[in-house]
Amino acid sequence: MKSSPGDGRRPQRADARDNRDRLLQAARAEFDEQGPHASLNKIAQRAGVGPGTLYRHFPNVHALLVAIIGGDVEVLCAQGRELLEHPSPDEALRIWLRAIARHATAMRGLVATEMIAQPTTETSTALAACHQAIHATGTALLGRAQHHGNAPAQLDIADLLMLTNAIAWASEQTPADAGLLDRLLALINTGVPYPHHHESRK
Amino acid sequence: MKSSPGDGRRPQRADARDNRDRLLQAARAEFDEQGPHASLNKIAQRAGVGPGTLYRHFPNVHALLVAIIGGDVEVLCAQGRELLEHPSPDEALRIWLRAIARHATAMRGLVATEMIAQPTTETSTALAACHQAIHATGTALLGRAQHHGNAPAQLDIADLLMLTNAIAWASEQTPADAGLLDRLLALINTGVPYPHHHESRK
DNA sequence: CTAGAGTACGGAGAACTTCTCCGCTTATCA
DNA sequence: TGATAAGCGGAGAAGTTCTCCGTACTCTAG
Repeated sequence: MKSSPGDGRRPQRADARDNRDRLLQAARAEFDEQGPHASLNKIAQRAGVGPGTLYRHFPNVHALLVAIIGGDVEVLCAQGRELLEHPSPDEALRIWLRAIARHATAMRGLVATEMIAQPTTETSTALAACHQAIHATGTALLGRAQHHGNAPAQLDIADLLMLTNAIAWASEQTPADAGLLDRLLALINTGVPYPHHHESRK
Repeated sequence: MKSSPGDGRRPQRADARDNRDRLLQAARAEFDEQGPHASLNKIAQRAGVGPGTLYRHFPNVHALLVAIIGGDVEVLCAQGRELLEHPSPDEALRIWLRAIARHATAMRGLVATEMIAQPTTETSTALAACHQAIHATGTALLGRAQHHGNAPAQLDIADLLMLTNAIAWASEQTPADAGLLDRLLALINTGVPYPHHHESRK
């Protein structure tokens, strides 16, 4: 199978590249305003191109979303690498997870679904790369927190990322409650005490 | 505004009641098979009625979902009341939250969105009732766990329910990983150790 | 600067979706 | 048994995603 033009590869012709950039910009704006149910037709219209052009550049919504979040993933991973120098490994992990959650929230759940979804399905290579990058960065941060911090050894980064995205999703569902994201993140940090705890609080 | 027939009120005529029941059954089956994107047309077809009939009984997808989950909420709350007699208040809370999560997962996220969403918007009274029932049962269970168990006093039941549903949502997104739901639930029970913990594990 | 090759455009439209309207049917009750 | 109102369901409006293909433009070679 030959590579399709929507796979993240940039086209050669200048007008095509312009259109692609304008589409991405329009899509970002439209998703921002309309939420996940933004119409692709409207995105094309906003970018000043026909629907056909949109679908040649991005074969489906999936490809469009992956293209949008690709850059963000880059930024998040860079931030994660910086956080490896943070004095507190635990705090570093916490900060990074919060950054991911905030980003996912800003993207209105699109990211949550796309970024963490298991790469076993026939997702694009671009998505797999995003997934891989986040996963690798998280592994590094978690590993440090496990060796030099208080993170439990059996903790799995995939689960942790999943949980973080779930929280981001939840906080999107209730945009009225601005503090929800941080409250839930704090909740998973402290945890709901397990019945098998040995100390009693009374 | 007079009460619409889709509000959960059962119609008087026998044929209408039959149709309503068959629609609910068909909807449940269709959502089970097709997931959240099931076509309402197909549901009507499956029930052997026209689309008009479906939309007279349930003005929109929302109403249909609320009708479907209404009965389940009843069951969950009954189970919650039984759990108030459970010897371990903490364990009781844990079991109930797991039941909610499993139910939400079975309903493929429909419930998650509908049941927990803030009732400030113009949701139907039936949905508000569901929300209220779950909330009340949760408050009772959490209260007991706070007074006689290890649950922290500042813990909010709304947050806890939200988190539980978020986890249910996440585990639907990755149906391939059957153990995910329980792993994530366990994760919020133990919690990711906070950097301000006083004891070190070394 | 020009011409040819081939890339990219964008509208028309196919195949779906949700949801509405309204003439006809049929259950109910006196 | 009729009168009456409640209920039915298909046609279709308005929206969506996505495809096809004739036209127009950009790029490169000469």
